[in-house]
Amino acid sequence: MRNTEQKSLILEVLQTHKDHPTADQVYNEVREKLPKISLGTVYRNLEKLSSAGIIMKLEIGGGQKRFDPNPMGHSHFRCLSCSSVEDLPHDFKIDLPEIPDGNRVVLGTTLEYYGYCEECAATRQLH
Amino acid sequence: MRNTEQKSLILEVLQTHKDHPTADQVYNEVREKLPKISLGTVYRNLEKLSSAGIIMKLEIGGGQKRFDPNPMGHSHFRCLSCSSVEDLPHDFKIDLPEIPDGNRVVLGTTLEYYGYCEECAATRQLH
DNA sequence: CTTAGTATAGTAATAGTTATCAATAAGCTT
DNA sequence: AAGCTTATTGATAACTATTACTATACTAAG
Repeated sequence: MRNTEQKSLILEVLQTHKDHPTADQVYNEVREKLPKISLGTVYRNLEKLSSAGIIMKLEIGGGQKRFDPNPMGHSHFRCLSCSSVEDLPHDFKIDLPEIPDGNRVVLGTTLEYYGYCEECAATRQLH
Repeated sequence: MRNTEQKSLILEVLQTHKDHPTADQVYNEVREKLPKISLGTVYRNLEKLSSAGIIMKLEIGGGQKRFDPNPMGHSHFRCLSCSSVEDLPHDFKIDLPEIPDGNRVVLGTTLEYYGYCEECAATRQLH
């Protein structure tokens, strides 16, 4: 994997995020510094970075894929109203049960909470 | 919600499934009995049935949405190779931790296991 | 410097899903 | 059972997110 200005900037932009932007959000931010970059380049590099284990691709509910600067396993909260995705503090331990049937190969798990985020929950109260 | 031949057949087809077909799989099966049905009708009815809580829409990793005849909460196993999605037997209890921050409204959780299904795991052994 | 291999921008193509709309069918109400 | 109202349908267009293609530009090694 060759290092290019585009790739470094994409990674840098993603790593300033506490949340989990979509490819086009990253694209728009990167364009501020590199206006000629193409959306395809953003997709390609996000893909490469995630298959190299540097970032994490979230194939989570809702339309678009999202990208997480932190590749370590942790769970997410997805807002059904504004579609934002937040990390959940994972100081607590989850003991996931073993799957009974031993012939599958289990590589990992995804735990997702969904509902309304703090902001949207507050807005809904007003109605 | 008005009852139509199309809707009943879509539900019936889905309920004969142990797995979790995509909209176009349902479409193809329904077409055997109702050749003039349109794909839009299938999407529309799957959407209605799921927002009525009769079935469940799975917005799970991988390209397409899948539909589950069983709306009760249970977890899924997704095969990274053949993309199939199976129910996991849920006789075991999972105690999911409470989310610390009380200002979110948590409506539910999704727990997904991924890896290689029995069949694909066996094939991979051969290589 | 040449060359071979990558990466890029720009654009076209694809896949999955949703929206539009005139025609039809359901399900009251009498 | 006939008429009325409104939801639903099939057909198709539109849309969104993502991937593929292609000619050009860059990089590192010999």
